Amino acid sequence: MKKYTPADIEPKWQSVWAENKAHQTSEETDKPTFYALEMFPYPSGEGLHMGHVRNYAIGDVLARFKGMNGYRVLHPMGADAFGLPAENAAIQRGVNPRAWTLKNMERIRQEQSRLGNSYDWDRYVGTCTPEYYHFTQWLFLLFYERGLAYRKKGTVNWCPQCATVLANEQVENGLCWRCDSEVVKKDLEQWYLKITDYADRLLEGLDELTEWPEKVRAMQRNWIGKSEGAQISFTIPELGLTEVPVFTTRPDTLYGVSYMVLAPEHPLVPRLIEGKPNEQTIDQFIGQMKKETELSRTGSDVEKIGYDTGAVAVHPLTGKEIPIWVANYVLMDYGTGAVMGVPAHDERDFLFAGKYGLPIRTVILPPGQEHGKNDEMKEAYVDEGTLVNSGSFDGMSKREAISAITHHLEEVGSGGKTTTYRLRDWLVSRQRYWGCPIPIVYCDSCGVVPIPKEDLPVTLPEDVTFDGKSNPLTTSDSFRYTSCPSCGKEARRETDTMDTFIDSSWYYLRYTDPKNKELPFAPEKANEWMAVDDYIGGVEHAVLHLLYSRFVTKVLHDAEMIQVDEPFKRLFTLGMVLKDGSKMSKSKGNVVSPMEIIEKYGADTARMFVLFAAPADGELDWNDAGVDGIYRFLNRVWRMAQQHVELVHEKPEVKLEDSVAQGLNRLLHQTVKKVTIDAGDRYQFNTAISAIMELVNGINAYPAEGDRGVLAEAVEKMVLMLAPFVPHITEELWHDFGHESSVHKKSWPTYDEKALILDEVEIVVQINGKVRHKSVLPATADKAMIEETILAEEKVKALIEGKTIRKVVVVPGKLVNIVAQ
RNA sequence: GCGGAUGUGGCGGAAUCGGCAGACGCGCUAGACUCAGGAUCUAGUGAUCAUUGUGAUCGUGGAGGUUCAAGUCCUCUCAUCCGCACCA
Repeated sequence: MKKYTPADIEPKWQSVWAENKAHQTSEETDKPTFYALEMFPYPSGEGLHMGHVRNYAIGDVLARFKGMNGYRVLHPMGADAFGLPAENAAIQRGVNPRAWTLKNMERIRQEQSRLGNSYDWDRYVGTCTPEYYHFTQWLFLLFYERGLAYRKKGTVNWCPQCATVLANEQVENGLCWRCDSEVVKKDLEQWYLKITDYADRLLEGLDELTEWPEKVRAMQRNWIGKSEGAQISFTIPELGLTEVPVFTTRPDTLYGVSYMVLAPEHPLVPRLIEGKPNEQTIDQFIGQMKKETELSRTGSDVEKIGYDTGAVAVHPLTGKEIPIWVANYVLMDYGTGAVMGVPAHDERDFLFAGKYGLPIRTVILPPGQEHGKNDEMKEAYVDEGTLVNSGSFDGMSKREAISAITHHLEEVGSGGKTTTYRLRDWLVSRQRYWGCPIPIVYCDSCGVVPIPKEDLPVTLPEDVTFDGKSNPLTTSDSFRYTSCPSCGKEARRETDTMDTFIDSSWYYLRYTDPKNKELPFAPEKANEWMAVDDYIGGVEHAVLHLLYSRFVTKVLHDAEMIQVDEPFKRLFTLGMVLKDGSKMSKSKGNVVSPMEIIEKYGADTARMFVLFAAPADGELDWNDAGVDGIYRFLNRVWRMAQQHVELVHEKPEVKLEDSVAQGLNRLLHQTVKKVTIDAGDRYQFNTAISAIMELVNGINAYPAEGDRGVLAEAVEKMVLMLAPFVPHITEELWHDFGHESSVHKKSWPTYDEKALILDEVEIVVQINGKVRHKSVLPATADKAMIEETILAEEKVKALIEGKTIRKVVVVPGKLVNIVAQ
């Protein structure tokens, strides 16, 4: 018998598929489309890791499964190829970032092919190629034209290690998302994309994304951070200001205000403290706050520090004066950078007032309480209650007062309803070389001038110096100095490049029309495929890539480039691959190399193991013994199939005359049903595989003298069902069965509900809810018949001897429960 | 603190509608074949007790509840993981 040698058959079929262009996207436009997409990788120098293998295995099963089920499948792959590591390699080892990246891209591509993934390589997209970034620039200009790209000077996040600014989404707990360095504040003029214009639509759109994990939707909602409240204007008479707004979600507590707090960076602070006793101290404090890292400034356990400016503000409704403070716990970039301090009804204000001896005024009493007891307050009261000490609003509930006071403020011109978002505009400038150049020049006469679209792409120059200190693009005179597209005079090029998240925010659209030289994609091509039916990747992009992509899609929708306004119909986030309970990492020395596993067992084993060992959305702890188990299973499949090659070839007639044959036939149909549902709809690859294992066990247990027809059919269909999971071994076996064409072009087997029906079923007999007996009855037996038959059985009679039957519950086809005492 | 999830044998995990808990795999035990076994095949494998066979009791983090019947539904509670967190 032929031996199972994955090391031979896998490369063999991979080259056959490559030669035949087996995975090329079909042009059969009469079929429904299915767009299966896995997040494309960053081509690091390390090659693929197990997380990639798992990600691609899931995508490949779905793509192949849909293909066998009559869909026209788009299953592309590419590389997210701009980014810092290439440039760091240039700085550290003097290599060319382009060459370094292209080499890695090629390596990753080979490894992806070696996994047997069914990508349409003709649609391969690398974001670092001029053919691609041409249109990243085009996109930037589209944003610019639509007023969605702008320059602004402001305090930004700076990563000293990466020597570049970062968007808010890219700072995690005060640390750089890429290198974990502490992020510091800098004042710089930078390019932003106006994602805040889309805050509401990005939020509302989440409700429609019912096929996204709730977790990701919650994270995005949280990130957008919509907060409805009121803006309330206080006056500062000494500055002659009538409108100094604070933002609050609790306008109902307005009468409880006992002070006002400004953020240290608030523009009014210098004017307020001028000539005041605290001027120097506060000035120092502001300087200190600016130096603080994100982490030490915003952690919730950071102590509240504040200073009295000595200035006062006037309450818009009572006309009373309250002191104005400056404190670290108020952030300039949220709301208005100013808050009203209501210690009685806000936890932070309560702590702050306690520390500095500021008055606490109760204006809301808990239900059932008659009088305020300030002295005894141990914490702020933030819940529902009745207003007191609030003028004409006394007696109202919290809810009533919120709208009444807001309304009143509007009437007197001191504020009104406002919505605030936590989401900030997307800072997209990066002071680095290996990214997409921002297509803008600065002209002394014309100012900021976009490069005309017909002059794109602005290509990255080669005459640059990588010193690790400054942006290499500033060292290229050929790049930097240019002429103004508008007036022709000398002009300077923008030397910042774009955040690589822009590159990845539209690549899924490029796949639909990857060779287009005029446009990022032709609308009709994108409309043919979009939205992505299944998008598969890690949860770490929940508020980065996935939010940016949604934003970009909405803008392109508004620009009438595309019909859909959500890019990913269904999102699947896979779990991490662990080893010995922790994340694989070089420092822990617990990395399992995919290529070593493939060398030892083959890609089919690797794929099947990652799919079988755990549910796809949960963590997967790598287990060498489990891999052996899968390898043994595939060997078992191989031997069993080889044993029946002749039989399958002969295709004997299926007779189903005896119960054993009927049993195998039923098992076969059951398996087809389960695998179809589990793999096709439920992302339950582990249970789909275990169902196939049961079928294999069933076939192996089938008696040699049994009906040959059903056996042949079962063996053949088993191979078909395994095909999406283990494409190589099944292709080999399929050809051994005598077929000329690929198993992957074959239709997915169907099942017949009628074949699932049993003639006789085992009925469980419970007495008082406990299983006491089992009895085989005709499947068609009705309630009355079942009850009668069961109660007449000797065994049952013995069991209820001496007891009174109170009740008999009959579930046809399943069980009888006799309640007796 | 807020949000999302999870908790089932020695282990990974099944159980889609409330209806035999533990499918499938790993591991383990015994046996067969074998020069050999980390190959293959056969049988067994939740715990406790009993046993010639049949069996009995307990058992899905914990405590209650609903129900003829609960891993599944309800109330409370504990633990773990992930995300966010001075957001006014």
